Amino acid sequence: MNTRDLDYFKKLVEKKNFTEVAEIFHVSQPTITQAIRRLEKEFDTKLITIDRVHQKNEITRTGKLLFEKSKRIQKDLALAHKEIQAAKCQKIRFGLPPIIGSLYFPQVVGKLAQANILDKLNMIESGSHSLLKQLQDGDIDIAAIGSLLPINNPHLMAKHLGTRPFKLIVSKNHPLAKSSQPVDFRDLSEEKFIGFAGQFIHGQIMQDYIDHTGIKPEIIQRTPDISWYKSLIRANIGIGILVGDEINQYDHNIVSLDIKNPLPENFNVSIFYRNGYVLKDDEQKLLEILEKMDIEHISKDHY
Amino acid sequence: MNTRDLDYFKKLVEKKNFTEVAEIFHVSQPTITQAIRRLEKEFDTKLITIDRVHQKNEITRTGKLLFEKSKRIQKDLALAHKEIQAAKCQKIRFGLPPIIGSLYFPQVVGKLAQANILDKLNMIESGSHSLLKQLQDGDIDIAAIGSLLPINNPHLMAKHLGTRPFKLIVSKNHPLAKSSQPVDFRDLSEEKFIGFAGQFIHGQIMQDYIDHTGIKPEIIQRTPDISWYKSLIRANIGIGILVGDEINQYDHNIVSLDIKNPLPENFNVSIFYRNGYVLKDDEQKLLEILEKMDIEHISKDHY
DNA sequence: CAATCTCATAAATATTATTAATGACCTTTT
DNA sequence: AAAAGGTCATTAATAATATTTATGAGATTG
Repeated sequence: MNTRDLDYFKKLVEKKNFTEVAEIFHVSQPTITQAIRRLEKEFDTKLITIDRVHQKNEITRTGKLLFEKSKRIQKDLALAHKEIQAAKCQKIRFGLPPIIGSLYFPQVVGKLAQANILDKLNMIESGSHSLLKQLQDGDIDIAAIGSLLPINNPHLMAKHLGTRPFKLIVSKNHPLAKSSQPVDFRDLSEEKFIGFAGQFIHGQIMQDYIDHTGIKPEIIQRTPDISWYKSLIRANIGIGILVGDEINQYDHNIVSLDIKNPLPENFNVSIFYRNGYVLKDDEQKLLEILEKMDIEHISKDHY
Repeated sequence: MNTRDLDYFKKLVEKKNFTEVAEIFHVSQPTITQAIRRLEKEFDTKLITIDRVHQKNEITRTGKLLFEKSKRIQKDLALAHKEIQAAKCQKIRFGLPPIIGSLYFPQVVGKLAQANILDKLNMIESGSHSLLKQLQDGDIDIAAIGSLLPINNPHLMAKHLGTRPFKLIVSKNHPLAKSSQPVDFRDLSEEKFIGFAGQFIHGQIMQDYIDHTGIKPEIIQRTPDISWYKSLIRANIGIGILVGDEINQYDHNIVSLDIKNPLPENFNVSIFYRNGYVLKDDEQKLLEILEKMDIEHISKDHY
């Protein structure tokens, strides 16, 4: 079977007009008629009913079924082209969210340089959400991803690197800063919070705590940047929630506190690549180094 | 592009021998050579390296990439054929695990009969695990599934019907039967348990409790059938874990007890069909009836 | 070194896709 | 009611593509 017929058919489903489809593909109209006839013979079914009376052709149910498969086949072929095209380039198309890049990658930069991989990285810095899409579209080949829940997607291979807790972040001058006890989120209903703008995972976790506890503290400000976020906390404009590792010994005037009733959600750090993707040697090396990365016991030396 | 070329290529990857592939497809050997040449031109890459010296042809990395995509395209085409073939039949290919069928379906049988759907059901009774596979292979089109964790699979559409807790099941003569308090699994290390044989979900939940608590009670017997299971419990041979609904007022001499430290896992009842599958009218009706099914408040009348 | 296996090449042939020309069917316009 | 115009089917001719036949080259084996 020729995939061109599927292309014709797919467009026909969208346009429902043989003449128009023929023009789009710069072929004569009978070409489309014949292509459909071939498919109808191949699958032994009527795919489209021609209705001259109401001048409205209808796709049959089996036509719709084939349409869905055509879309998937087109996607796979496009992906094959993208992957094979990218194979000609030595670079590793690697997606890295800024948070993970700044928190956990410093400890492996040396090793990457040593293995001659650093200069082969074609880094795409973007949010985890966007990276997952780019990964599935074949625009990148490997990505580090931060997610609240483990991602279980049969299209993607996952290597879980580690899990980090979220912590409550307050200014040194905030009353809670004195406490050494874990804080119960339900006691924070009167607090003012700093929120995250954009697709940050931190925005989601705040919402989840609200959904989970029913407590809805006021969010007085939203920022798209972690260092601005910290500044607002430091100035005691409000308190916030961050991956604990964001706060280190050099973050003066900020205190991080454990949260007592944690969600089943944590900050999960994983490496993904497409299922069925064949890793380049360098990509294999990169993965081996990243897998050794210790997310859960990061050394303070790196700050 | 002709999918036949992909068929030839896929077989060539598996056999690594042009002559053999030609024989398998009953074509002449140059046919294979030309097909590969066409693909190499289409994707502008070398797919296989011919090594006469070590008499061992090697698939290139791009060849492996195309191989993976070929597999997926073949699967999609096969699925299209299966779905379109099944469309000619009026029956609904529906998978139902015995547990869900006996516990929750009695309440909708009347409605199904009323809607003339009951006699259109081509029921496949099997375990949830097997049903999920049959669903993905296109051997059935809709399935009710019981799972410990919500299933999140982009290939499948899911309608969550409800969640039921697991309970501890003991004989009336067992000391715990007197207790009205929820039981802590960690207090059961000295108890003898009845286990499940086969792919039952109940076998998994037992293992999960063991993994979760570190407590490893003795499993003295395994049965593949729920009524045998109940008999063993009733005879006080051991105690067990079941979906609470399995025990009703007519189950004399058996007591079900809440479990204190529940896992995040429960018995989730959902309806699945393939993403991209186009429901028949009857299938749509079936889904509407099933969606109204109240899993979480089943009436005792049905026993 | 002949026999054999494997794959490539090229020309001939077979198959398949596309086009051009035309007609049927229906709606809209005059 | 007839003409004009749009849409799709049909058919024969043509173009494009796939396959085969025949042959040769490179390597191994006995």
